Amino acid sequence: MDYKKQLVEFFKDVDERCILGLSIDCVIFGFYDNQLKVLLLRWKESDEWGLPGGFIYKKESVDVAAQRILEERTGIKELFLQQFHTFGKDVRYNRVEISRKLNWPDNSTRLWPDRTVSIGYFALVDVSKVTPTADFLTDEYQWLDVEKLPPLLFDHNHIIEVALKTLRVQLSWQPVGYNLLPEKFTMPELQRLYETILNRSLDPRNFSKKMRALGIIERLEEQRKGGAFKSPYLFRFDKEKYKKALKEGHLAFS
Amino acid sequence: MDYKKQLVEFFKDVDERCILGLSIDCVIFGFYDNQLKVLLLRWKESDEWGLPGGFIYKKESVDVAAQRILEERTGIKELFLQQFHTFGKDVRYNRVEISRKLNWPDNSTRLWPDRTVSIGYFALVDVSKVTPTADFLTDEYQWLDVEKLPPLLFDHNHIIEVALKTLRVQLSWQPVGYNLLPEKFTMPELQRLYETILNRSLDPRNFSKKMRALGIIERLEEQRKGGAFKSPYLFRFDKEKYKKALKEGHLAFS
DNA sequence: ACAAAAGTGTTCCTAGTACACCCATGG
DNA sequence: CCATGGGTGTACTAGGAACACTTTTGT
Repeated sequence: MDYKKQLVEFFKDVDERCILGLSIDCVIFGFYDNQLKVLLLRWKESDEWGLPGGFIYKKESVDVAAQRILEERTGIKELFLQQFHTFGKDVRYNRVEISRKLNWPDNSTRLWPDRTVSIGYFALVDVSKVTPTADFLTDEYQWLDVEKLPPLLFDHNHIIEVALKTLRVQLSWQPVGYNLLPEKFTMPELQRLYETILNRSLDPRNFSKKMRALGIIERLEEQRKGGAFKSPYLFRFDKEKYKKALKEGHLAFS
Repeated sequence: MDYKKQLVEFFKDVDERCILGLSIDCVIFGFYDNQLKVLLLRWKESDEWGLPGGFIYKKESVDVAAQRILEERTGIKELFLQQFHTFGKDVRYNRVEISRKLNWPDNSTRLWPDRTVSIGYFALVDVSKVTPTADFLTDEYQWLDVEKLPPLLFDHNHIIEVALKTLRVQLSWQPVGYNLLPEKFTMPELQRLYETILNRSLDPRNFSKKMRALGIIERLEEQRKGGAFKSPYLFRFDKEKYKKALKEGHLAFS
């Protein structure tokens, strides 16, 4: 099979051009259908899913590598991207088991390094602006609800958990949403986003009051039509004020 | 010179036993003289100072390696130790410059890898319980005031800055102090610690009120004698409640 | 007319902040 | 007796939390 022959070449190439034993895993969050989603990739010729990831070129900074990987996977450049933890357990995967799960040839086990330390980044993206692309090792992508994930490859379930926890903490003192929502959105949509991340419901009056008091969004004259109910107003983030709030902090959903 | 000959052996040994291109740097904070201090090591036969650090054995988890390094340097086991960031710029040091600064032989340049990614951990320790020990590469240690650091080796000034920033954020929603102060301490001492970390002064009435309201310290009957002034009461952390507060969060010095 | 979701204001209470004087001790 | 730092209470204010009804729209 072509793919399986290419695997050896692929890893040989990685070994030559990249830092050994160190990788990057990206937890790419998106939001739609009132659900927080994660971008996952299905590995070729298998039913196994995992996070987008990659390796660091020998002369490339880790942050740049993460950006590159993200751009390769999503096609967008300007995004919220943040390192959140480095995963360094001595046993993060079992080479034999992984090769079996991926239906790789028996002799492929040696392609995996003994162990890999992985630097975790998380990104917040607007799903509608993203055109996900699988990589050499994978051939299908999917946005999966963060609350209903199947068992993933490696320790990726754990990595997503830590990313989510970081996001929750972050939300309590920084605004979130600029990168997750389309340019124009309604207050209920924003509230749904916060509720999803915080995993609890919020009072719509208090939420609206607080958000508008922060001064980082502006209400437009437009309204969204379409449902058998009152048309909601559209809002837009004020990019400058949003950025300022990002730096300064202070929200506190306690 | 013995040391310089041993260097080659030392690095050969490291190369064999440890992961290549990946290291750990530890920012060990202590508190005395009303100042926040960092433990620094002077490299042998040079006047250059740097953070304690080390490498990760091939079959060792990164967290365990950090603990090991810290224990080797400070002699204590039970301490607050937390990964805070991974430093992965493509150029974190110049091999030639470092070799020159350390007065290493010219041919020693090749001992350094092209680049190293370093995982940063910070620790909070009670200076009085610590017996710092230099390592093979260094021969003197010193606690230096975090506000008055000389230029350090590599990007260690930057690493300390990031650690300090993390500590400040942490302080705003978690208690700090259990690991930095001796078992018994006075309220003004605790206040001084907070003031030092936050880098601003706090009102003693409000501080005392808030700290005692948190329920994580208990006042002892003892008082500390010694100055030409009213004897301050001694306090002690309630370990269980402290741990609980650590997990749950909520302080907010805004 | 009805179902579905949007929009909005007031009261209460907690917690942060500002602020100043007296007290104990050692020299 | 004086210099030094320790200890303490109150009043104000801002912001979070709880809470319910009316409006708009499509079917």
